Amino acid sequence: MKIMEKEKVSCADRLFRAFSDRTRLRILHMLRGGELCVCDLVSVLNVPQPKVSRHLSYLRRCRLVRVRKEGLWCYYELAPARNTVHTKLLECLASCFQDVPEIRKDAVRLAKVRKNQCCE
Amino acid sequence: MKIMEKEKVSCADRLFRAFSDRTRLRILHMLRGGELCVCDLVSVLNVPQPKVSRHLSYLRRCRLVRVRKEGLWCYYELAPARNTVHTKLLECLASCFQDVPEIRKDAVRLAKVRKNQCCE
DNA sequence: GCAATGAATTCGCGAATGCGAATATAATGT
DNA sequence: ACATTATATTCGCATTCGCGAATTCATTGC
Repeated sequence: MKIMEKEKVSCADRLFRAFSDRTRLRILHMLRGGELCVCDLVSVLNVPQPKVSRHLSYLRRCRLVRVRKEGLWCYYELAPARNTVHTKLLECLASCFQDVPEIRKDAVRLAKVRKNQCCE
Repeated sequence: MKIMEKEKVSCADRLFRAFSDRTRLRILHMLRGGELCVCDLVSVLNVPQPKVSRHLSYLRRCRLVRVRKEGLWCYYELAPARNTVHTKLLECLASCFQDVPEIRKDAVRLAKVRKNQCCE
């Protein structure tokens, strides 16, 4: 019972913490437009692949994203909100970072990638 | 210029991180009902005073709270939102934690404290 | 000046975090 | 079987975090 209380709050804790990293914010923001494979994330973010994978692992653990495997590729997408905090954070993602230059640039690069279908 | 980009995002980072700690969430939630002095926070949270002060210091640094000094007492209150992320987080505070047992209990204890005026 | 009270800071520690570099795993094509 | 490609994990390290314990600072009243 004590543990459940702790769980309940610390679950929110983890979501907030997940949002408290620049790379993860960039990833989450990119996924708003639909699923992406890791190599697309890597090429748009322009950071080492293991770094991206590590952050994706973090996001998976707190269930902010889901994976779909298909052949060699792993496609990540935003997970549907499971509670009020999660919902609010997704709203935040949708409305709070449009004017951040770094994120805007990601969007531009991403548009090109999406136009070419998957990672090529 | 590069620095400003970093600033802009990392500012949001800090807000999310501020929300990623249980004690800080409890404090922020308590302050929704209006300003409180440190000793009231200490008595309701039932944690050591230095711990509360440390978290208040953190919240001050990222400008989530403001202080008013009056004699021996320091009264803390929520700072007005300065941007969209801040606004969303305050909304979250208002709507997401009502059903967390720990926070609910804080509210009960806090009601008693508020009834007795300030910290006595 | 001095004691008392409210609040902030310092110190030392263990745990968590983020990173680059290297390596491992898994699926595919030949 | 083997090379290739996409992704994940491990390792070692520096940094940050949160904590309790002790101390310091600031204001008030005597």
